[in-house]
Amino acid sequence: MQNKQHKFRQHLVRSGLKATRQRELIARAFFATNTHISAEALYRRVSGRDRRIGLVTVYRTLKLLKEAGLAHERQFGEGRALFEHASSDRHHDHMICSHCGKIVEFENCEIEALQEEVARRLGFTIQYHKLELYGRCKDCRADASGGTGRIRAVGAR
Amino acid sequence: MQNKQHKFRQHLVRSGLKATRQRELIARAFFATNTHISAEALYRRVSGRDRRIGLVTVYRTLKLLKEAGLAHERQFGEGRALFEHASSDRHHDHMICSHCGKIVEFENCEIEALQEEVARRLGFTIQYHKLELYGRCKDCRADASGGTGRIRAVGAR
DNA sequence: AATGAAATTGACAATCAATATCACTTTCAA
DNA sequence: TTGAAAGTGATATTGATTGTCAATTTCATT
Repeated sequence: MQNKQHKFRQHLVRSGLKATRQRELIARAFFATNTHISAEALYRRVSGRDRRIGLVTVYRTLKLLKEAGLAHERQFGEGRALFEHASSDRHHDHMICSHCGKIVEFENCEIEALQEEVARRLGFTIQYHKLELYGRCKDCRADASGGTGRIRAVGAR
Repeated sequence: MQNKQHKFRQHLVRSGLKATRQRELIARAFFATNTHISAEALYRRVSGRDRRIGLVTVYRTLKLLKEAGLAHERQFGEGRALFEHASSDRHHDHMICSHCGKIVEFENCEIEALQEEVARRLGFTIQYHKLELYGRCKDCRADASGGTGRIRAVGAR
């Protein structure tokens, strides 16, 4: 969206940074996604438009997008980070299909409230949290291909 | 505990693996811990007893302990994995002090129940989940050393 | 439009945790 | 005791990400 592109440029200006062709392109490609995407995958997309852009610049631009409050970095079970739009300003958690990798966002105030209560009992003040549910989505429950899928289990139950 | 050591040996036998001096030592050192420990840190401990043991063997033995159901691997905000005893058979989640790194385990059935509800609404079947609360513990709230501490934020709120 | 200081880029090296390789050593059933 | 199979440890390798640095680009100012 033009809106986000504009916000990004504003952030650059305010931070005394420069609006370059690469940043413009990478940001545009990122905003064009509607799912969680890895730096590598984003790189492949922009690479299609301009072969000269390097993966390193994609990493750097994603970092800038985070600083601008336009992207969130998520570490799910896998090795690499995934980036999502920070557009929906509300906090949300994630439900991830351990078979096909589908990611669904959700929010639940009751859970958040209970978290606060737990923290209070433990003498903590919550700064942020991470809630990820892993399981099978409707589609993947249908086909009984028992494999473990793309996302590895991480020792919870 | 002798009990766990025995269970580990049983797992080895049942899997057609061999009970070696190194495995014995590493497992003993692991069971002697009472907190979450990294492979590297465990290596340093056994290294104190027997300089000849390699880090690689520690990694391999921790993997065996996981397979034996005696250890859980956790990926918190940091880069490296931490391992904990799987003794308390019940599932639990973690509250982590973002300043001093202290880790407290807790369990909350209400949250679990709500998670199930959320998943059902989304058409998912939960296989496992990950809930981590990050914040300041009592002690670290006291001293106002505003730093971000050892554990990095991961873009949640 | 030209200038030039400061920022940016991209190729490559480096890091860091974890895993693979492989020659040598140890275990353990027979 | 023995020998096949498993295990070990030094080292190399991986894969994601970050650091380095010479060459290039931006952009406020001329």
